[in-house]
Amino acid sequence: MEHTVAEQRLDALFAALSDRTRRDIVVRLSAGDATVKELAEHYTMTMQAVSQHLGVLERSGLISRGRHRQTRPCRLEPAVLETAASWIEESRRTWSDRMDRLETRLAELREGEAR
Amino acid sequence: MEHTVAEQRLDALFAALSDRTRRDIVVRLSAGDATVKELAEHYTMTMQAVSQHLGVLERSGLISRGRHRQTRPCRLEPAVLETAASWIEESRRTWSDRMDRLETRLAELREGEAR
DNA sequence: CCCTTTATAAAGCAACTGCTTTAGTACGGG
DNA sequence: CCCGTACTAAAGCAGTTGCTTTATAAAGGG
Repeated sequence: MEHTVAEQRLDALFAALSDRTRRDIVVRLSAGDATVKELAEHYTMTMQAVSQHLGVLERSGLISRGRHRQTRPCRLEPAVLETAASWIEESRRTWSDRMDRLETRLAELREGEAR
Repeated sequence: MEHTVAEQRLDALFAALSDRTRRDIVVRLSAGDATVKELAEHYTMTMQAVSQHLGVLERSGLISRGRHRQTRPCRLEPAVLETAASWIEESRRTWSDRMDRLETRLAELREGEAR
């Protein structure tokens, strides 16, 4: 098993998505940018806690934060979501290729029996 | 933010995928079923540790385990991977819809200026 | 009927998470 | 120039994770 930078990125990415609050934040940001305060209004936890979640999302590359007056507007970076999607798709593809081969093999066997 | 069963499934699913060893196991199983011992041979950790990882994967629904003689053959359940992929795809779609609307709006503005 | 093989259970431990509280920083309004 | 608003930093704490070691179970093989 390799220990590459890409693997570390996937660690952080899937870990970031494994928290319900963070997934909810991602969904909100997919509908438009928002400040920490605006996001925090939707949750029962403190703004500090939300800020920490945003730190996790930023470190995973899923969001970026700018500066505007006193606020730090958060923006989704959907390219990184693509990284996770392709990993999943790759596994699914390998699996279905194998299933196809199994089916072909079974068809050959049936044909052999019929003769 | 809702607190549904679906959300809990996603928690477990993304958490399961956030570990490099478990992702590697998923990749191996996508190429074919394997026993605990066979999987453990590829890692430096003990078979017990691998067995625990398999427990996490099974609880997330990503794999199932049968029985054959003394072994517990592990099998990938790719339908659950689909669950994660659709969540990601949904967020990406919302985002790109918004981008499309922004572009349309910008085009309208440019047209207005040109007149 | 033991002995080996394959696997899980349980306990213990360091490291990490998610959250809180308390402090501190930075920016802008009046 | 202070004051309020928006945010981050740091410390502390309960709960979880990833791994180890030790112990136990279950299924054959000779």
